[in-house]
Amino acid sequence: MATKVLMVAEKPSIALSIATAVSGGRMSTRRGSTDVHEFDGQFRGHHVRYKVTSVIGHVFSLDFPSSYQNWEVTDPMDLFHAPVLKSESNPKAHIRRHLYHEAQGCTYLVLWLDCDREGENICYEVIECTGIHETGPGRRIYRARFSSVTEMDIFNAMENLVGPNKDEALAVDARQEIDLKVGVAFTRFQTRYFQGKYGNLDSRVISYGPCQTPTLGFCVQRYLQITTFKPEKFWSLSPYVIKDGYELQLDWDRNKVFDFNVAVMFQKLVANDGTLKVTDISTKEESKTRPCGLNTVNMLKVASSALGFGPQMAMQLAERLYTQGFISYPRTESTAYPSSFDFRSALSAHSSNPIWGNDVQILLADGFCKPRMGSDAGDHPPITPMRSATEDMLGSDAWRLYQYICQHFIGSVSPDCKYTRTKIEFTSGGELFYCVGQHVISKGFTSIMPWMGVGEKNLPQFKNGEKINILKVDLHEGTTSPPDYLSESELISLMEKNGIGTDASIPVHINNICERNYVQVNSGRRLVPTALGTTLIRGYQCIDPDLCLPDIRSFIEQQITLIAKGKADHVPVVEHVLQQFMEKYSYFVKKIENMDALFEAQFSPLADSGRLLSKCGKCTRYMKYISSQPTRLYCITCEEVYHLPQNGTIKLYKELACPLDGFELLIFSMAGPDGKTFPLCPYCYNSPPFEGIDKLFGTLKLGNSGKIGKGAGMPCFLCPHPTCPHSLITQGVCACPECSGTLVLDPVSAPKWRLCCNMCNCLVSLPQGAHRISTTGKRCPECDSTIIEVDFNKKTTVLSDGATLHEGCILCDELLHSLVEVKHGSSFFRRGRGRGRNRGRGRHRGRGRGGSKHEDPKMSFRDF
DNA sequence: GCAAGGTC
Repeated sequence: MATKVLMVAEKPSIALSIATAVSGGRMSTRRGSTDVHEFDGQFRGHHVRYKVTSVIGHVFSLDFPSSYQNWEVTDPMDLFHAPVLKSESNPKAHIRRHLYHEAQGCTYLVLWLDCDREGENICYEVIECTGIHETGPGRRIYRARFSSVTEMDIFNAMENLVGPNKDEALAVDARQEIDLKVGVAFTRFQTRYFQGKYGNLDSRVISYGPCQTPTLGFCVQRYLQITTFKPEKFWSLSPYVIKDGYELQLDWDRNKVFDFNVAVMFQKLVANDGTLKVTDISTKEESKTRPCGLNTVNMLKVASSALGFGPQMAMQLAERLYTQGFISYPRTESTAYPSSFDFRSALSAHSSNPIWGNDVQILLADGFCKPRMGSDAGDHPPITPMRSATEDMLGSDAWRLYQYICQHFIGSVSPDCKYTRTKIEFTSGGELFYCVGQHVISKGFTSIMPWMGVGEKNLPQFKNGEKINILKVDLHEGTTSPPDYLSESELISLMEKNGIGTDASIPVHINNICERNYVQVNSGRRLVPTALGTTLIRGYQCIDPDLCLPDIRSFIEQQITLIAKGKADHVPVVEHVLQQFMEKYSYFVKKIENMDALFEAQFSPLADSGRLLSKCGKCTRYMKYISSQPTRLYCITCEEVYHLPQNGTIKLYKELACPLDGFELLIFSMAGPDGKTFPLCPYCYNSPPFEGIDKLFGTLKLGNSGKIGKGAGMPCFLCPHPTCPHSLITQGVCACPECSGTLVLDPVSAPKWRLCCNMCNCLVSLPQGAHRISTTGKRCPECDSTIIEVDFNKKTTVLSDGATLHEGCILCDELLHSLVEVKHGSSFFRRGRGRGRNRGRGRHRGRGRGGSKHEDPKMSFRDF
């Protein structure tokens, strides 16, 4: 059997390019989580079978274990010392399983991840998934180093394989741990503190992050410049002359003065002189240079300032253009093309374009230039159009972005713009004046990028030494004005300059500070901080200004660079950095009242917000419903906040109280036309009814993205698990097998699941260890009892008799019978646990077990 | 409900 080589790229498209280049296009493709391309070839002198596949970015992401996930229970300070876990970023894609499977039987692993630190880190994620170790018998792991996915680069990389760089990978591990711990600790503390006090912050979460907070800092800094700006009056002199029939206004060499009397003095001097003498005429040929290649950040800046697209939107459009094959990869730092880049064919693709085809043909005929020298970050080539397109092929928005990318590319290979600049200098009354004229010699790239064009300005003919009569001398009065709010494009520049975020993450950070209600995007895409945004930054400034300065990011970068360069070990660096942030955190917590004073001046206390909605189970008074983000309940008497599910509406639920704690039940309707509704108890929603609920059911995650409702089936809000038997109760469809009463959960039985009938008090055990329990809405045809559906995890599916249980009637199904146990006289109501209006409803009405199908004492309940 | 970084 031939030796096998597994090659793994960072994304499917690169795997395809590599496979195409190495196989010469002769390969077969298997579709999977990510495609696998297979072919035969030579590898280091051996005949081998190649398999080329890819990941989709990072395979794993870092998080805290579930025991640290409860905000109410975990002290954020503990997070700094908490263990961290790597788990699959997108479990549904099964990348780990895919890599493991494909690596079976492979002797060699070649890693084709992007050549940056993140790529190096993904190398080790891939190695871990494959299970291939250098120590294994004769197995080898290689790293391909390439800066573009051209055929030549791929062959070069294949010829010069090296090993992966563990230090660089560890630097990324360090960054992940630091960002996670610092961000989450500060965020949880701030959120709980301020949301527990104020009712109109209008933000789901008061987040902190080493990238997002300095980003907000830039916006607030400009805002403060504007609000603290003191306008000043100034004056400036403008002499007018008439030459060759043209009236010409001259500029003053002093530009402006801030003293009225001084300005009047200069005006008199010039007026008294009455003439201007030409002292110098200079004409120089100038050129405006063509642009270099387009990178992501520059594209985003133009998209924001000229096209009016926010960074998030611009990236979405660019990604679509990329996946449809119209442009090259849109996430790149480089503005320099690789030396091998084929400009002629890239340009030729546009020679028949209806709009710029002519310009392209002229360039191809007269000779084009290489773009101005840019910088090569070693990642991807600049953003380049790959195919010609027209507006109807793309749709208006994508077209405008595509058009700019094409204009930029064609401009970058066009000649520079040449023009002459003439400056004429004058003197009068001892003061200097001048005027400037411009004449374009050749438009060059500005004919395809007209907004960059040099304006034509003609001057009359003057002679050196010539004296001209002054028509009049105006004294203009003006007032200095504050700068405008920070434009999104300026913010992108600042972030890039200060190393905040990457080409891919800059749009995310900007989006975050908008979504969290820290800034608003105004007309002209200018970012105006909200009261919340300014109060936060002013708060950091008065407790610890470091927290919102861009240096906080560069400090982390600089520390982890020590790891990347092999100058320090991973563990002590992480410990050292975390130690410093821990000290900052505890100082921040200690001084939070300084920040709170600013909040107090700006926001309303919870007690003054919202409207009365439902009764508290502790003090039996009405609690307030706070309708601004995040919606929550506040009990004024107990001074307690109860979180609620978001993005929906909340109403009282039939004035029923929770049998567990007496809090009035609510009904939550998810947003949207066909939003589902769920009852919930505010107390249980915040404190799971008993400990160990997560152990019983595994991690408490709702839905795909952690959001309620998405793919989560039928969540129950009495406890955080989406499919706990609570849902059986609140839907009121699960009838007691004994008396047709409604079954409710018996908390005394915890951690075992049992249902308790509210009429007869009998207890019904449910199968333990079930993966999912839910009602089907169906009724048993024989006994009319509710049919419940019980799913077991694959591993625990098989019962002792070898059968697999999926669906069964609570009364008739034989398999389910063996799991059901009915007990009498053990209601939690009588043990004093029930409160509120349900108390007393627990009267004993059971008919006993005589005649019941559940009499068989052997029919005892089984744990799985 | 939380960070920042990949990519879809």
